[in-house]
Amino acid sequence: MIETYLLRDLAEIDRCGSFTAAAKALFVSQPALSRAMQKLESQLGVELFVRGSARTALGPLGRLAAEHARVVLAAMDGFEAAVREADRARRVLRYGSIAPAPVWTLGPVFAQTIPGREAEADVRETEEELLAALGEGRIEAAVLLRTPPGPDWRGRPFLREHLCVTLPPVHRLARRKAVSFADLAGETFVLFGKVGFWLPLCRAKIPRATFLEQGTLEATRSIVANSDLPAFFTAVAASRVPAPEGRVVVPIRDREATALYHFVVPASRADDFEPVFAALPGADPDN
Amino acid sequence: MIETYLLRDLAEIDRCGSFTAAAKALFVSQPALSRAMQKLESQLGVELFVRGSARTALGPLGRLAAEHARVVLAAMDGFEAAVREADRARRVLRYGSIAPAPVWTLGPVFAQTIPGREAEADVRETEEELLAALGEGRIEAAVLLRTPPGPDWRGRPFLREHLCVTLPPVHRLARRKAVSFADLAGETFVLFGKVGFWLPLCRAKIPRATFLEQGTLEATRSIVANSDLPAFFTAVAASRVPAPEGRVVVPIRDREATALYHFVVPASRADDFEPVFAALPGADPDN
DNA sequence: TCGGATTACGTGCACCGTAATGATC
DNA sequence: GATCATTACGGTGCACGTAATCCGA
Repeated sequence: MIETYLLRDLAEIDRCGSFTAAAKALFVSQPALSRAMQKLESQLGVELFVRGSARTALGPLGRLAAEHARVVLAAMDGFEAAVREADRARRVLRYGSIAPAPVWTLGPVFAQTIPGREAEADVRETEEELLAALGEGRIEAAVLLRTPPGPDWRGRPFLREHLCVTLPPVHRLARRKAVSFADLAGETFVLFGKVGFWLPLCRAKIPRATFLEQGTLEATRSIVANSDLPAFFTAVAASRVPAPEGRVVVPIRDREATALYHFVVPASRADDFEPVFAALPGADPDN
Repeated sequence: MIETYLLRDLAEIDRCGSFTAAAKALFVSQPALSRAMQKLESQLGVELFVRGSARTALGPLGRLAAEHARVVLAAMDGFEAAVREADRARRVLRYGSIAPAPVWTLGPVFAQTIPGREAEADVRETEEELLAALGEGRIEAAVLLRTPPGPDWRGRPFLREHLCVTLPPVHRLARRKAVSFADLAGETFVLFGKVGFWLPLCRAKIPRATFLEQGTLEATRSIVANSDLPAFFTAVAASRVPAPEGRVVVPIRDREATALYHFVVPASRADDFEPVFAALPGADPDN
């Protein structure tokens, strides 16, 4: 049986071009490598190196062996990754969401219905991404804007969210009861970057707008508090985020500004998620 | 980096179902396995076994890991096999032949034209097998009954062989100048088993015949010398096998009893075999 | 003379086996 | 008490590093 370190050494010598260079890269002494390769050759019963001439180098057989060694080492890495990932999947429930707000609702629901498993959400911008991830098992559930038709999916709506803009009182639109996306044309908005589908939606709906995406919620809040730039705010049942002070909140009247979130799982796993479905709030019919 | 023996131990424990059984199978002590698995778990940072209850057994994660470990071990075996095979291919020229006789001719030719590389032949019964082996690189050249048409192949005829039967003088056909396959119907023949295409040919052409296949040429010769059973003999240019004593050799007159052997290589390797083609004898136009 | 591989030699770690202990039926 | 895994302990092989040697440029 060939030990791993022999293959690692061989691959490194091939990559570096000499024993000396590989020894440095591997943090071992040159003699150690020399002996290791002698051992490998003796175990294989084969000459991998051309010796005796100027400097020992890999022969054609050695290069082929190094090539193949990399395959084995990759399989080795795959083993580690697969085991670690499986362990992780056992401990945390990974799901995706088309927007951040549903995650706030689902957090307590998961904590209550699936005790002992931490839930972890990825927010993505498109439903296609999420369905692909579900299909490949990278996530176990998803929050979408609809329940995909067909027998492969099980889902139901559980939360409604409505998009508004927050404006300084001096803004030209601050007196309005409601605005449309078209009214916001040309404005520059400050917003959190990871808002899922909202960002591509706004990009598509608001002509000539500029979006200053922030990496964190804190940065967004801070800039909003210290500038006159318009920003977004959403009305959600049991919202945890207070409306920013000193700002006027104006709802957007377009139909697309209202999102109805569905919790969706593959039909094959519907039974596992029955408690979650039972604990989900009903979608607020108002708003 | 995970050492090979840890994966081997894990796979064996999964296969055997317990540490004790695996320890016996691996010729190590039980504590050694126990420690090895503890080490593996600590390196992976994962619990592979369910401990504390009755008897330690693989958990779901452990089974998955064992599964994957087998993949890695197979890759490891593949590495060894590939390197050894590549080394072998460097030292010996492997080719296939549709019959044994051409091998006797080619032996000296290879020895002369490709010094330092030993030639080794496999005798097969069908051209399909040989062409497949050529295509997959399992052999570098082949002796066929024709040169396959098209630009992919390069070949030329170099030897003619003619099939005869050897009969005891008392045999009903011993006086004939020649016989046909049909004349031999119902006979029982002694013959060497590995004669390539000749065996299926005779099976197809001689009705109701029985063939007593022998594993070695010596066994065949010995039985022929001590029995009245008909046998085969071939007339080949520079034949090295003398006709058996006390027997009558009668040629078979059917067209199929004459074979014209072609030496064939993939066109891509024609240049490498140029010296071989040059040294091959011309096919005997007589006979 | 120098850069780089191999050989020589002593050391320490890590794996091993035996023996004792623990745990569960 | 029997079976099986784990812990304890002493031994040893093996891979390591340092140092010396060898060999071409």
